[in-house]
Amino acid sequence: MNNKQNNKITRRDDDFAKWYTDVVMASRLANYSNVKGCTVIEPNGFAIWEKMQCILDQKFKETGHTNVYMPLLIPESLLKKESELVKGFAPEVAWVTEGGDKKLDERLGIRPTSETVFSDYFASSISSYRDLPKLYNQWCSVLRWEKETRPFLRSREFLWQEGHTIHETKEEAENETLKMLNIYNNFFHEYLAIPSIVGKKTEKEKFAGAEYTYTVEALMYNGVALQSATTHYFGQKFSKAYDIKYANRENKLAYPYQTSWGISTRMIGALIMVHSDDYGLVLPPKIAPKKVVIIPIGETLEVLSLANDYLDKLTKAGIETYIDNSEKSPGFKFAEAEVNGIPVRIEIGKRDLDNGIVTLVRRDTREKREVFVSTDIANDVKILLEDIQRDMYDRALRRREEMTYTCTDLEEFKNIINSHPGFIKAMWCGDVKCEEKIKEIRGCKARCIPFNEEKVSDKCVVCGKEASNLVIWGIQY
RNA sequence: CGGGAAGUGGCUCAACUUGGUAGAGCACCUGGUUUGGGACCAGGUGGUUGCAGGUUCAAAUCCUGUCUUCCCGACCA
Repeated sequence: MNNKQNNKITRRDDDFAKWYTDVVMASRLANYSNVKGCTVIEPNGFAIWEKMQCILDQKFKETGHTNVYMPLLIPESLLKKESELVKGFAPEVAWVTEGGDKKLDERLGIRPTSETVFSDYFASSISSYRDLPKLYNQWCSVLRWEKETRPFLRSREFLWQEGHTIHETKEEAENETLKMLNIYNNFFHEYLAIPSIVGKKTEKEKFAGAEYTYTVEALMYNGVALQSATTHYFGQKFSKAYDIKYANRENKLAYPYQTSWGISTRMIGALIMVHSDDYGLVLPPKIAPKKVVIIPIGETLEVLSLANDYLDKLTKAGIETYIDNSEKSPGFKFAEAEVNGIPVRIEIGKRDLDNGIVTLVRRDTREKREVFVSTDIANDVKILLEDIQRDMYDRALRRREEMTYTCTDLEEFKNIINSHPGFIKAMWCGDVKCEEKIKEIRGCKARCIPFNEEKVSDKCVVCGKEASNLVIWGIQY
């Protein structure tokens, strides 16, 4: 095999962290800026984000949500009204203290999340049960002063979507958190081809200020877990802290119930760490901005006219396709299409053409297949894209299953985490002390209490007392 | 935020130890020949060495500070 191909990218099995950044750089998804933790998201990276936005935005709208935009700056007094949120985010808030050369009377926090601004807005805009529910979402960036940063996985500024809803009843709000969780989970499965586990966060791991948090957890290629999407039920915590009151159906003043939910550009990191390989990015077809590249080889009239014919047919079939007719050599174009994760490549050359065939190459397995020139190309490609999408999910699922262990003994738990990490299913008594004990093992944390709970033992894996829940544990990003 | 490593054209590195006008390969541009796994020939553009101070006749090189990146911890989507 030609090893020139691997010059730019560290092998995944040699150094996973290095491989990850190499893939980000080689496929030109993002680049560093002069400010720590603030990256330039390049066209290739942003196109993926736009694709995600497009799909999710439609799903949010189908479920009755509308987009709004809240201010970036939050006055300190407003930000500090809800004590748990303050405690959770205080170390991560960046402050604006001057405007021009004038020192501000009150400093302004740059939003790390927008519960406070939404709540303040709700307080002034809701007065009757007739005003409820409000189902809002905003696409924006937030800023959190992280100490250790990595492109997409942990940046200081990152793009996300935050949904904020407010309801008359507890039930309605609780249903909302489940509904959005399902949308996320489905998005992972259907589009990102990433198998996910849904469940509830433990008290220790829940969002600061939430009554409870649901989460979508995914496992990366190296066995490290990634919290990928969360939905939070706030109950009346924020409505009380921000004094959001409305006249209910009995004409009495009441506090409404709130939720929030979000997903971020971290998903791009997940796509890399679940699917990509030593040749670069591998994108599930449904999320790939460009699905097919046509590479003409030896650009004769015949070759070019077939390339254009295919481009036309594929485009008409709604499959995003482009022709690479740059002056690079074919080998260069193959490698570039691979590093960029284009799911399907069509090679059209005069040698094959003389035999009446063209070559189809799928990115995920790099398998080549010859088809007749006269084929129904749009149909062939459509089927191939579906195969790739399904196979990518199946492979990721198999890999996750291989890296998911069941454990009833703490020593065994330690051995697994230290030698070949992954998800560990183990029983837990519900005591934070046991959770903290687990954390001593390479920072391993409770990922979630899964919805489809099993019972692998009666006893807590740490203390041996009666267990209350099955917990999925893992090392996290 | 602690411990370690590193910053020199877009990229990978040399020159630093022993201060004396910044070099190479790749990439890029021009022309030509090519085209089935990162093509070849010829010519050319591009940096004053992360940034700020200091020492010196003279600093990429020595000193101080600072910023950024990477690795290991603590903290977090």
